[in-house]
Amino acid sequence: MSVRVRFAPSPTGALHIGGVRTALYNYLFARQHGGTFILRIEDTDQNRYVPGAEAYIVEALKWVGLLPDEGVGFGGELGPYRQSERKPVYHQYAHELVAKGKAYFAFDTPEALEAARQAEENFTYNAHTRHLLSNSLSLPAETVQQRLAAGDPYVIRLRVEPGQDVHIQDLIRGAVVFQSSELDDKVLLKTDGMPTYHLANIVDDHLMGITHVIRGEEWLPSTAHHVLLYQAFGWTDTMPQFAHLPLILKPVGNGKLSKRDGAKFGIPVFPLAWAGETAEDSFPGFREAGFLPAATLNFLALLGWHPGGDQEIFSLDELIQAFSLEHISKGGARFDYEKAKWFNQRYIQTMDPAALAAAIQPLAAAKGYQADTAFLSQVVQLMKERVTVLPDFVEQGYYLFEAIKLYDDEMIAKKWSAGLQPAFEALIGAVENAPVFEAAPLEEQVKQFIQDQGLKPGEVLPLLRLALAGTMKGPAVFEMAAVLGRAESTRRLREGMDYFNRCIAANA
RNA sequence: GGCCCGUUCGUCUAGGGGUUAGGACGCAGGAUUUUCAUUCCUGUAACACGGGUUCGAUUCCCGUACGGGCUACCA
Repeated sequence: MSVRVRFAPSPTGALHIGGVRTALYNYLFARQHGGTFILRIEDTDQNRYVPGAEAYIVEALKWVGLLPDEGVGFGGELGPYRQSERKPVYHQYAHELVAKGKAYFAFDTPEALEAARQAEENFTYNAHTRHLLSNSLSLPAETVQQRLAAGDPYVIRLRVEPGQDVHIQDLIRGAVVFQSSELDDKVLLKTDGMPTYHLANIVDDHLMGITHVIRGEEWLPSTAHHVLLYQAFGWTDTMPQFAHLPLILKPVGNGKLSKRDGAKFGIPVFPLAWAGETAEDSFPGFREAGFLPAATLNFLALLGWHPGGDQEIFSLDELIQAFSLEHISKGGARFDYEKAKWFNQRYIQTMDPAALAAAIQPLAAAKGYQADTAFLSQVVQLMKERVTVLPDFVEQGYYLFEAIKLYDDEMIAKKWSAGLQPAFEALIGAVENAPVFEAAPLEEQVKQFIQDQGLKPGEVLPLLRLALAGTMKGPAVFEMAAVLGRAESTRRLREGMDYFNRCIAANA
């Protein structure tokens, strides 16, 4: 039987970066086995539904390149893949369970349940307490029929029989056992007719032929209920195998990574930026921070999984080849932004210049720079060894696009003196009239000039750099000059010298 | 509180009854580059604790501690 896995997010807001990792592992598993990767939208909570969240999820998956084979917006024969559109299905199956005696109607109001919890600290709706509450197991059959006929609101609860062991063989954690006496009678169908996660997930996984459920560790405790549900429906022979992933933890401190950590540590914890109703509900994303999709995926893949060996850089194809559930760590993985940046830096270094140029084109345009891809390609080759995220190109290397905004006065004071002026003027002339305005010949010519003048490279080259870029940080001087061009370089050298003199004068 | 899961350098991890416990990020130092960065080299640093089992445990078992998750008509 071919592998079918699903990524099943709930559209309650931006998709957490941990969700992207879950999607990635599902995707890798499916691809490796020649299986099918399905996107299912679990929008059964009408109260928490957030408009735009579903579109965000799809856009995020597209950005990292994890395209579903089936799902909302991706076709497939076993839809609809949006749970809110499957309401009648859940109604039917929930009532089937009641008919089989595996579930029951319950009329308890939220207030009544709240009162029960108040009365008893560890109140649980189960075999011990259900006879004290209002449901079809405690009430006379006629009363139940009357209330149902009268349209009284009701939920359907799973009837958990105590005294049995529920065994799970988790693909990551091994054998896990739960005592059914510890389990509560979970609500399956809510008053509004929508299913809870528990019902919807079992019904859909069954109907959609899911073979492996790869999800976050937070689902491990309720997996016992899920197994009971498969048993109740009589679907145990096709029950999927479970794999519960370790959580992603905060960069520092305790607990799992939350959306608030983004603001707290000044780092993105979402794939894409999210514009919420308020500033407090809006978050930056990896894409906007200047991360490459491939680097983001590589980083996430290794957060909780490693195939063994010393390899760190994996293409998506290599990840597909190397992936295995057995090599997923059991313990939670701390979110390490420094490592994420390192991956990005590596990917930028090895990326094709033309592709990189295309990637930074929008960033340049946003800054108002009129730069064609040929020029951007040159910029990229000068800067790619010294940036970590995409915006660094236009921020750190701004002087390649526009006039110098700030000079390193301290360095100027250290290097410039009025006595250098005649030589510098002659140098400007030599540069202006250079026979070939390309990095290598220019360098050769200038160094010869320096030698002829009886100067040392260390006396002149830093000044050249300062005049060209304003800062001591940056690419090779002559490569910069070549990219800037003859006219602009000469102009900067003249302006630079003027500035040097003013700078010295101001300090005197 | 109850139930469940986990614990190898600061971080991500490899490994596995007998190893100098390996790699990567970070950090520190050095080389190259008359800038910055890249690259290269070197260094730093770990098996949570206590009992077993065993000739021998970091590795297997049991406890403890610590961490995490769940405990809704949320997913």
